[in-house]
Amino acid sequence: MSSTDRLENGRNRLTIRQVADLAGVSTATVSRVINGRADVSERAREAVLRVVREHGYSTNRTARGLSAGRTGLVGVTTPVVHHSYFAVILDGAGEALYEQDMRMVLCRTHHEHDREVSLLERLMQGTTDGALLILPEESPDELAALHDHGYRFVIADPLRPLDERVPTVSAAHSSGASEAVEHLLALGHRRIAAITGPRGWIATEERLRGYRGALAAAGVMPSDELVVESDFHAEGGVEAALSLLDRPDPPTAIFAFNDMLAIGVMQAARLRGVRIPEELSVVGFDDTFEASIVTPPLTTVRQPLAEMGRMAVNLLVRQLQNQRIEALHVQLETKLVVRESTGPAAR
Amino acid sequence: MSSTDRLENGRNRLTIRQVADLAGVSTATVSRVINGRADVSERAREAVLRVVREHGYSTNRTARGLSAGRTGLVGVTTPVVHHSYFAVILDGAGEALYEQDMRMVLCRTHHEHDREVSLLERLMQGTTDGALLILPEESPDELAALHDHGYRFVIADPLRPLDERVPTVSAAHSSGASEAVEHLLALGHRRIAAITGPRGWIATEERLRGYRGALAAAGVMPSDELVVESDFHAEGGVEAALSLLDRPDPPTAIFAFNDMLAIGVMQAARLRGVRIPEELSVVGFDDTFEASIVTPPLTTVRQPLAEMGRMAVNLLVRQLQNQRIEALHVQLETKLVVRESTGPAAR
DNA sequence: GGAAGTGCCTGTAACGTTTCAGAAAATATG
DNA sequence: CATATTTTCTGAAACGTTACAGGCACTTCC
Repeated sequence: MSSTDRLENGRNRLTIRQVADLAGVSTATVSRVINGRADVSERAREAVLRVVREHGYSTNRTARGLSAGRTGLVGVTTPVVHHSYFAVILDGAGEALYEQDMRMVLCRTHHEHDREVSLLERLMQGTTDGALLILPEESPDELAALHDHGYRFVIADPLRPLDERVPTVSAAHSSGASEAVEHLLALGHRRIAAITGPRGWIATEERLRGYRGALAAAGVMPSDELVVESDFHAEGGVEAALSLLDRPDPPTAIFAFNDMLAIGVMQAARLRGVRIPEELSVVGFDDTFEASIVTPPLTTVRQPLAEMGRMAVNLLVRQLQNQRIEALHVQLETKLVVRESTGPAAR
Repeated sequence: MSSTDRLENGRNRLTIRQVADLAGVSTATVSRVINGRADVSERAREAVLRVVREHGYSTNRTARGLSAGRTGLVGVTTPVVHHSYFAVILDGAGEALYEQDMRMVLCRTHHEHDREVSLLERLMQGTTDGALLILPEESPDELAALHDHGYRFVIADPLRPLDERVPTVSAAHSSGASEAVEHLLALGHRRIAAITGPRGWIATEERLRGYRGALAAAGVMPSDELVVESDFHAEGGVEAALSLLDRPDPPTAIFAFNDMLAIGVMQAARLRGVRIPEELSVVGFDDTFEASIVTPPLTTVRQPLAEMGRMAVNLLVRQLQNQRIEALHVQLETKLVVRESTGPAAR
């Protein structure tokens, strides 16, 4: 049954032993040739390569995984795939992994913490050499424990402040937020509201810091009434924006802490008949694809998401190769992209 | 070096042999307990489970892969991740795989044929049990060869007509297109243009068939001048729409063969100052997330993309279990979603 | 001429499972 | 009670690699 099975599975390729026999050398020699090791005579190498050329052979990565302890697989966890924010990071990570001849084992966590933990368990089951965790919801303690346990991983876009020793890649939240607010200030806005993500998240707190800093630097007193906490989703954005627009003294500009919220703001404005940008300026954060196709196109802070994925893989690979990593915490620059959702403050 | 390495890699978990020793049984028995086999006495099972509970154990999937010939990994290739069309399929597939306790090895092909072929090569290297190919660009011959070679795979959204024996999951292109056109006809439109994808693709040809059929059924003579070939991208949509709008006798409605094209059409209309839906009705295809956030929200034909991913996994899993599959070619229903980009024909 | 050093190669023991053939124990049958 | 049957379990052989320890044939050195 088993051998039939294997045949049926199409695993009827040459094994290293068969190659060795055909080439008249030992399996060890074949292995060294295949892996490009130096200590092989030209004659032996040629014999092996000829057999490989003629019969075709590629090493069984599962077997290599068992024997050598590295599988060439990297686990990647992400809350969801279907969201351009994550999809772009995945794309970047995929590209970088491909260049390293590594493969990505993708796991959606679906924001379920239990699932995330058990996924990590599973990733560690010898299947993967390491992992890239995108916006993981594990507690800092859990992540630190994983690190201490010896598992190699890198965090892209950490949710909360983490143990120093865990490598992370994130964006320059604070300076991006400052830039956004400075842009609005330059347009003459003074009542600038903010719709944030959940409090406690790094992204929220850091962007808030940038927002407040920029206001303060311009001599504008930041008012807590203009800061509304939300959840990074469009519906949340609608709700938060309505509460702001319905105030007796509505803001003239809203800085939404991500593009989804900003899109919600635009929908809310439409509901209230408020024109963008004439009566209300809107700025988002992320610069996902959606920002470019809404009407009017959204002014937003660009995060280099694909680069974030690539950089995270980079850090991970170096870690796997036991290279000393000097920069454990990489912060990537953000940049304001001005489109048409912002305009001069009209009083 | 090697053993140190392994330790450093955090692979210092119990092996099946250690569990066996602790439980006072043989490794074979532990294996049977772990895999829920029936022929184990209650006493032995309990002993094993107790050790597992107390010390923690999870099987090394790499070793299992080698020994049992199945790795629990399924390869998934997709042109790009960062596109909601593909991302949603991936999400669905991921969900279904998770339920089967299988993992997804994700490979972006980036529309590069060579890359695709070499990826498949690699996937077959014993790493995966089978594969799910999303919109693969291999030739029908290559795919048939792969099938004959014994590799198990399922195609989601085939690009071209394939060998009968290759299992596929696709959407009801033709009936969805008919429904879209009937909707426009009912609104009084007669000059209904189509912006298609590349000729030869199943999606294009089938939707075209539905488009022409619906027109003919309504006694409207389909005119080839109103059919413009494009490429499923927004820029292509802009260009195609401009060529239609700039005609002396522009259409009153445009049926774009996917949402990206439709978004391009909307951008083109804005460029020409044509109001949607008052002066021009636009229908898309896919119902990706973008369709719901553009202004006005896009009327479009919904493809059950997540379901497509789930169904494809379903077919694959059954194939892997050597089950006889009665329906090798599944077609999923599509459904028109009416939003605000379509309105009565104004003459 | 013997010792020491290279360069190339082989044999073989891992790696951690699954599974097969068959032994041992328990149960049923005549 | 002996024999057959079933149930439960074990030992050991795979699975396809990698890598270690060591061997053989040379060269080089004193």
